[in-house]
Amino acid sequence: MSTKELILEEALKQFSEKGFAGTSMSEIAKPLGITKAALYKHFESKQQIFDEIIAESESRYKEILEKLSIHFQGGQPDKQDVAVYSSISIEGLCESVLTFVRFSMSDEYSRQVRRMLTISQFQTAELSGMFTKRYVDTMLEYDERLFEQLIGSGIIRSGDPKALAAMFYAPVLMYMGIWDRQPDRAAECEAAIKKHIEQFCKMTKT
Amino acid sequence: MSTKELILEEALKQFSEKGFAGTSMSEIAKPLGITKAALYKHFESKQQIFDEIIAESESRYKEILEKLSIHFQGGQPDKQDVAVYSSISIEGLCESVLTFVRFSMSDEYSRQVRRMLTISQFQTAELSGMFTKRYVDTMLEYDERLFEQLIGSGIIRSGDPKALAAMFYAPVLMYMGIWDRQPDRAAECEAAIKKHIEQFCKMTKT
DNA sequence: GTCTATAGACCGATAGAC
DNA sequence: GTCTATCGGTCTATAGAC
Repeated sequence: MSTKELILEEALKQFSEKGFAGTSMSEIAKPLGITKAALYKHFESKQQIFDEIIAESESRYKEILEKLSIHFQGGQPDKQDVAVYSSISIEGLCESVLTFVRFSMSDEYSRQVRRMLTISQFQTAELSGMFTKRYVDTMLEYDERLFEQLIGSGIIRSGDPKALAAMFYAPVLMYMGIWDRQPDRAAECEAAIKKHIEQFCKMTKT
Repeated sequence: MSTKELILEEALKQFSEKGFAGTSMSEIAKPLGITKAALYKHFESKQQIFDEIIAESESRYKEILEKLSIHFQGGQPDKQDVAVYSSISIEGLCESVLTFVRFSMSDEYSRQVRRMLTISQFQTAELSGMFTKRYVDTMLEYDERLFEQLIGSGIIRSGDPKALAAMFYAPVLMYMGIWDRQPDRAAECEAAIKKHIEQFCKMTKT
């Protein structure tokens, strides 16, 4: 691993804990066994380190969505996704979302980026938009289109797909927030998410 | 208004925008037309200013809950609240929650405290717990007990009250998050919250 | 590409005059 | 209770030796 990558890794760790303003160049350099002067051979400024972390997180975020099989085709969910969603049992659906949640919560990189964006979300309009897009809009749009098709197929009761998507996803997001702030409540949050999904299926299935 | 109160007001404004580490004593003093030295006649340290803001927000938060008629009696919602909930129409329930949302989003003090806590939520375990309690647990518990009684009265279909509470409240919280980050989407968020409540009523009413 | 050293600004906090 | 002045320290960033 190159020094530059090590710097980005350490900076992300500290930015996610103390924020941009609360982290100094010396503090980033120290655990790497170098002095802050050396950082400037790799980056022009502290801001540039932050910007590169953000830029890299954008591409890695898309990779992760790929791996978790959340694909988009021209803004529409894959036909495959609908098939998966409609054919699986309540337990299977529960497990599928829980897989996404468990990954998001256990993967150290995802956790750090999420924390960093959370405490930086009001810093610039760009970061505000990025936060909303990544943790809200993308998921909502995906679920909305999925519910649209499920309603069309008669697999779930009719209703407003957008409202259904919010009702399905927002509680997951809320419990992930508790989980992030209070890791000692992880088990409770995981159980609550599971209960939520079960209840949701019960209320929407035909 | 005393100088001390003016300091707390200005500090809250800046902490909510730039965070604790990103705000300096000089910057707090400047808009008040005094120097940072004068701040130390009213507060021992920057940390103490932050702590007093947090402490005051705790009591003002409880006052606000009172004013919005969200009362608790030994952990149980007032009988009055159940009566109100059960007697009002979908439009009335929608309006009741929207009143809470509109106040939370338009009241400058509430907005600033919410932003400050959002970007400070990982700073200490105490702040983590406070954030969860204030913006999640309190509301969830209130709604849960309300749904318990509504199910008992046969006013809404049976289901897990806790899951119902999450399904009802979490989308509101999620849209308030978008609203905070991107005020230009205020109208969209307000409409989405309204739609959500309508859809929720449709799905749960007997 | 690392170091030491330092510039120059700003930080939190204090002393003492008024 | 405000000011000016200042302390001791840290900050970002740079210069120059190796």
